[in-house]
Amino acid sequence: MQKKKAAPKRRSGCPLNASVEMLGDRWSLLILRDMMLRGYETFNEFLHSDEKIATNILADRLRRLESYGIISSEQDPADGRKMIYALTAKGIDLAPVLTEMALWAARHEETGNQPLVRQMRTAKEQLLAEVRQRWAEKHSSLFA
Amino acid sequence: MQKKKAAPKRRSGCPLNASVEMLGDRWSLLILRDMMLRGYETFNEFLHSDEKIATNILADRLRRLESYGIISSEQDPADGRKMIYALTAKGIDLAPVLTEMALWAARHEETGNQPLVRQMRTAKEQLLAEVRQRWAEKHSSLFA
DNA sequence: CCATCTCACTTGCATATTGCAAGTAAAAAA
DNA sequence: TTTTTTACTTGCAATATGCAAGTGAGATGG
Repeated sequence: MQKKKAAPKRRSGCPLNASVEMLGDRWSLLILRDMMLRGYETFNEFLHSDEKIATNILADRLRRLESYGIISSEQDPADGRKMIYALTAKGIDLAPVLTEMALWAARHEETGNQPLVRQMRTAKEQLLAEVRQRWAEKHSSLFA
Repeated sequence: MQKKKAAPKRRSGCPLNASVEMLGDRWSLLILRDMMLRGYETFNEFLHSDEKIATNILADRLRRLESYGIISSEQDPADGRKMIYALTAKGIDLAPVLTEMALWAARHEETGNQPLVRQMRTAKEQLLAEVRQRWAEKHSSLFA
């Protein structure tokens, strides 16, 4: 049985607080969205998302997410410059969180009415199953 | 038909981004947790939660959450000093988000193993129904 | 090879946000 | 009428964010 790497003390033992301490900032969940829904896996791909994250913040968030075990990173064997970032099992388990957050905003705010939102609304569980399936296939064929 | 009060431009049209811009910080979701699950409704109650929020941050977050229409505030008719904060319909709709976030952390981190987590795990939908029910009853009898 | 380009960052610096301690005004309680 | 409670505000130091400009290792083109 393996041990956690000495979590640097939380503000409380509440599980919601743990989530907030790991994900409660303006960028982390967007990076995870890009990985989960768009299949992004490199620094440059994240960098060119709509929200325009700065390079130093992106580097910091990738480091943090990896330190939490939410994503992993490895060098691209085909191109030594590239790092390939991927969701871990812990990361893919955030799919329901992202879905509920997106659905909430879509319901209460005027946001882009993407096909994805419609799919979330009408077939949430099926979408989640697909996301998990794609991940299980190691992002092989279904990402464009 | 009423109009939104001119949202000061988002970074993108993505609904997840909208959620992150409203809730992506280290305190907002904890305040909502206190309202939703613990029935807290005054400044002092939020102030004395486990995570120890500072007074200026709390005042700011309550203002922000109200500006987003997630909570409402009114003076206590029985005590003119007190403000009573309450979830709006938009706020109570965040229940699934909080639930999924708490469940995720409970699954992957060592957190307090509260009875609440067990209830979330075994009967998520039923718990959500209860939360909504309590809210519909305007926090009348079921909060201690 | 060798210059050029790409990629994943880092660095420096201005600005914004957070956190802490102390203070305040209005209302209630003693 | 004095004290206490409540919901804040203010001042300031520490931290985080955002922007622009590097940098160095590795790929690419000639």
